[in-house]
Amino acid sequence: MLELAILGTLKDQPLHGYELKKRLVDALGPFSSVSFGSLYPALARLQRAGAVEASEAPPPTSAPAGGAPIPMTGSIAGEAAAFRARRPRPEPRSSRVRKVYRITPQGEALFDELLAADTATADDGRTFSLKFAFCRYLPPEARLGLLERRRAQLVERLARYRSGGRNRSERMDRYMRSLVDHDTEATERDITWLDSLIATEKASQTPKETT
Amino acid sequence: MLELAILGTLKDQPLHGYELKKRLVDALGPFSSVSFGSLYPALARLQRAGAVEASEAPPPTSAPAGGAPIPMTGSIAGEAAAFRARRPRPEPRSSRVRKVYRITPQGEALFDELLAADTATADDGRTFSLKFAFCRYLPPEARLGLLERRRAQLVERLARYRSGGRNRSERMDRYMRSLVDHDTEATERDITWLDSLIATEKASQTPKETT
DNA sequence: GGTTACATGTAACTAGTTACATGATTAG
DNA sequence: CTAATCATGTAACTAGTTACATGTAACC
Repeated sequence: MLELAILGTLKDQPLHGYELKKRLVDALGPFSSVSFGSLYPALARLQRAGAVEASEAPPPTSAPAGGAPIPMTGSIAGEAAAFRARRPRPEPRSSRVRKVYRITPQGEALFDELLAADTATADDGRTFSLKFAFCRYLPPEARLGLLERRRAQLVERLARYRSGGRNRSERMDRYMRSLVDHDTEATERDITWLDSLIATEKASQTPKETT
Repeated sequence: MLELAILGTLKDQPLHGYELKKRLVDALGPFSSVSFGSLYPALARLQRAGAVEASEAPPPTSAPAGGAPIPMTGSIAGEAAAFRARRPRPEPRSSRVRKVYRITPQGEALFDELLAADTATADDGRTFSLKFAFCRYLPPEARLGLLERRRAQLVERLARYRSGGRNRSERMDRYMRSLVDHDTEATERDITWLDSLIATEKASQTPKETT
């Protein structure tokens, strides 16, 4: 799933590893964690697979033409920016050997494949969240499918809670019971949320009949 | 964490692997999945470590004295039970080579250690849920600590959402925004839930002053 | 001149999964 | 007699983690 997150982020713009990690952490942080130890090997794998290409980026000695394709190692926001802005800032943090990764057409294809893949098993919600975060890239009917599969999963989970509950609730103490109740409520709200998303999708997919 | 789940379940009663898996799935299913491929190696590890001891259980030819310490391979509930109850059921499914695992004093110690361990890192909520499910075995102050650490984690997460949000929300589409909003609400409700649990704990820990 | 942030990577480990292999017992 | 369920296990794989190694550039 890390591959999906990387490719999805690189679709927006080329980035070098360090910056990419920061993006992943603050955009998808709650849903999927990353560390350098997994990010760099993943980038190397993707490169070997031809899904991304790397260019050694020498310091942008000339002004980076065309809307800053290479971000200037972040942290140019908030108070820190104001502080540093007092000096004219000699160069945009002229960088070092950074390898800037760019997604290739094969990478785009891989991304589509990963996003559309029906990961039936071991879906702990993080997978869904990650896919949903990128679902603007899905064709509408696939998007709807993603939402409905997730909904079905959650409904099945609720059903199992309730059917298996009889002999189980005897050996549950109040802590476990509280946990299960809380989790059940959360799942119900997830389903409600999905329902509203599904309704919105359907409405925007069929704006035909207005009579 | 699988070790914790196993030991916690064996504290109640000795079980053989197959039955143990069923218990884990239907008691803690939503929080931590298990498969035989991880369960049996885990049991072997625990046995080597002296945390559990296994006894080859020959079929209980005599009636199992003392309230059925070995469950009769489950599935004696619901419609199936009614169906089978038509015949007197010759023997309680006289079993085969099943290895019945029993927790040892060292296993109890290991359980306490795992349960009390401050797993600061990579806490995806499942770890907390698992510990909370067994927190009846914790001394009251440790229980409170567990709840408060979890609460602090969630509060920090919310804070990060809100502080990092400024430059992020620009590159978020409506799907991501919906996801983040939904997740934020869920986190807020988790905190509220924890607050009520914490209040209950504190109340039951200090039933001193009633004036 | 020392601390902090940037930047890339490797090695060993953690914690699980699926697929496979094997075989007994029992229900129909 | 054959299919399902019970029961235990191994092997190969997945997907990450932390700790380590290395070095540059900028801040103050």
